[in-house]
Amino acid sequence: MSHTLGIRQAQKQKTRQALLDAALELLEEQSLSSLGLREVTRAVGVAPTAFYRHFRSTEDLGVALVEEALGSLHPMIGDTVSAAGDSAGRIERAVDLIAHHVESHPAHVRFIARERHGGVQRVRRAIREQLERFAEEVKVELAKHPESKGWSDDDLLMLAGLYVDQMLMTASLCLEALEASEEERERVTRVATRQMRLIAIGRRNWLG
Amino acid sequence: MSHTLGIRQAQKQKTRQALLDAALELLEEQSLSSLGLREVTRAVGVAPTAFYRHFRSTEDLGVALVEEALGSLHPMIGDTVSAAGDSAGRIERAVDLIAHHVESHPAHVRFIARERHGGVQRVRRAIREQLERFAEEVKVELAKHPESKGWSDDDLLMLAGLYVDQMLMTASLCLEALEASEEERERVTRVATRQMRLIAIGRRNWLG
DNA sequence: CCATGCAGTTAACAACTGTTCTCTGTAATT
DNA sequence: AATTACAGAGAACAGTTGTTAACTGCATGG
Repeated sequence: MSHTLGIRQAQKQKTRQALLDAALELLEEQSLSSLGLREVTRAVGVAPTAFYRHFRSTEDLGVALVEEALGSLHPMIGDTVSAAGDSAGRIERAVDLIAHHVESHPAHVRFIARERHGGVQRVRRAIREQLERFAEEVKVELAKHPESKGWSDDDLLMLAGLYVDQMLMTASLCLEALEASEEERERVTRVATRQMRLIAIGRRNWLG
Repeated sequence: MSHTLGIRQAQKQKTRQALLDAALELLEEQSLSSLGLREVTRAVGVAPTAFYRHFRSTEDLGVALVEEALGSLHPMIGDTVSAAGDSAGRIERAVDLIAHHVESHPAHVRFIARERHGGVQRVRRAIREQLERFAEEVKVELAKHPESKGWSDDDLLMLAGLYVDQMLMTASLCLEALEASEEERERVTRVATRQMRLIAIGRRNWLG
């Protein structure tokens, strides 16, 4: 299958990735709806018209960024849930996993948090669809736990959605606290930990 | 005190409000960081330079919009919490209150949800500060409930934050479902209701 | 080895942006 | 009644934007 991808298409994907990277960086201080095509090409060091060889518009660029950003988030969510069984230690580990992911992929987290409710409809929908798929996966993972005995499929999906939202919320708070003091960052993670613990307690006592 | 506000300043506040209203409407399909000053004045039917008589920049306009939008949200949150004691009926009432508020002030809800993580730092901070004040008020309200016996101040604030976030989350989901089918909207409110119920159960079993 | 395809360039366009300066009419003050 | 303050208009500015067209050079497939 993977025929070594001729030198031609390799270069194309290289500049395409450069455009994505530059856009992601520019989006740290603005939102997608104000991101200009020329702005991106200028940052890469390529002619404005070259943009069209890769994307029809910045909107399309945004949709592509959703794939990339949530692609990096995907394994994190899986790990988090399989780690977040119930006991105190597991939840702490899960929150640490989130905090660590924020440190290694801050731009991705920022992009998703920002554009989830952002001004570009197609991007909003792309994020929503991906998050729904995530919730579905989380549901499947949750179903394996012994605490899920007797739960309806609907309730499991409800809980999964709550977890996904809470993860993003926590990630966004960690992001804002990234450049704050050490104690502030620890305060954020401690609050997030207790919130997830409270949800876990609600889960344990849901039935009956 | 309230001396009937001369005809001069009355007109000024009138066009100021017109600018705010026009901006809020334009922001339904974009984010603040792409909102142009000329765009707003054009929508109002006033010269571009008139904008400077009221705001230094669109960023300032955004900060003013935070006051307005969260001003309308404020009583809603108070009602919701005092309604959301614990029992099933109360929670249903609270979610209905949120849904109703979204129907009557959709642009306000959209603005807050969008710019909370948006591309303009000052606006983000303004929203965060206001939401922290809300959480503080919710904490005070929660402390009055009998279920809060034995809770630490810190834990109450943690719970209050969880409630505030969940309210905004629910409001945003209601907003996206506003133009969807009747059954879709009911599905959203039913999921939100059960999520809040699960949190309430977690609250009841937090200690011990 | 030559012809084709195509990533990226250059130049130009009309439209738009934020900002400054100057001016006008009129409500408020004296 | 005369003067001042000031909300808004008008025109002009230098920059920027997205998009089109015609181009160049080079990797690729016959």
